[in-house]
Amino acid sequence: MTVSHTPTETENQVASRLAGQPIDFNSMAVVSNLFRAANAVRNHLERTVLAQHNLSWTAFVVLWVAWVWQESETRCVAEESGISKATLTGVLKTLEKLGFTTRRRSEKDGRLVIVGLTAEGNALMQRLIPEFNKHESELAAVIPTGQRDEMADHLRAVTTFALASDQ
Amino acid sequence: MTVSHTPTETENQVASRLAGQPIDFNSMAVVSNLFRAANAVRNHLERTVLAQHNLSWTAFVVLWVAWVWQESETRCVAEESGISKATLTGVLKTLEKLGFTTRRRSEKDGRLVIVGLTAEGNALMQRLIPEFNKHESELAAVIPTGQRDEMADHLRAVTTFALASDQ
DNA sequence: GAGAGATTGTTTGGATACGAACAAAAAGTA
DNA sequence: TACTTTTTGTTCGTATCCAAACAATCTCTC
Repeated sequence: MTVSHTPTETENQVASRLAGQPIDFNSMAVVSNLFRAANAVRNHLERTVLAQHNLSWTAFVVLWVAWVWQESETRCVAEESGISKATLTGVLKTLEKLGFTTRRRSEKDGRLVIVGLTAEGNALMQRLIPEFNKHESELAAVIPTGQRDEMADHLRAVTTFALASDQ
Repeated sequence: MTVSHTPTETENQVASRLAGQPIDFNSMAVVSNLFRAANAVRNHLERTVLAQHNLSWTAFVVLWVAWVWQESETRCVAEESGISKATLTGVLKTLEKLGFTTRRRSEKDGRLVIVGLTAEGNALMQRLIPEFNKHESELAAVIPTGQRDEMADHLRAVTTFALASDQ
């Protein structure tokens, strides 16, 4: 059993530790809950859906991006997966070893590498996407129907702002 | 310059690739944007605020939890930081080497280890928290004032559900 | 076309990140 | 008291993850 503090206990303790200081608790709650949620959902999906296929979260995201476009340059895959080029190199090494992705040099530009999906990769995604989506539905179900689009919009806006701040 | 697809382009491509299948696009948008946002915000804050102090995101979260409670058992710190016990051991090793945290055995229970903050750790957080909160305000500002609490509530609900699903 | 500059994927080094196995200590049981 | 069982933090092995350094390739300029 858990001995940890409840979220409410923690927030009260934070408020008391920061009493008197000009802190924007409202924004703090939004950001910290953003990470709590992302973390909890990620761990949940990794354990329930991904683990049985020997896939890490990032590996699945990369696989997802590759599936969406079928053929894509590594720089695009890295950016759309939200990871660095260096990380992608390692993840692709793993996915290639598992037999899900392929890599080949571009004929037009010798610097570029094109990422593709194998037949096994496509078959895996065909099974994985509906299963994954079922869990997404369960998770989003805790948000009132009419507010899900709004939620997605706000998250998109936050993403855009954060990315723009990095130039 | 970016050659990548825009988020809208990607979502259109996904819709076309999944045409005909019974997919809950609404929930998919919520979940995928949750991760995009968390990822973008994390990278942004790591680069703008944390990097100059040699702190990783996780190290900051652990430091934050330790600061909130001043003295806390490792199992609590791990759970509230959203990381495993094994990961915490490594992060605490780093933070201890940087001189920000301390570790000592509990007298009452020889299995437990109590995490504490050094004077340097407290001083660092005293400077870091307001700076961090300023960025949180900027990020949350893209969400209409009246909807921030709602947003935090929804994220809390998602977290609760995801954690509950893991028993 | 020759050299400077920019772009791309990989390698390197160090810090996360997890599950599983482990040793130490506490709690439960007889 | 002896034993089993449970709990806790660490270690181990493996897979991410990033910035910085790097080599290969392309582009630009003259």
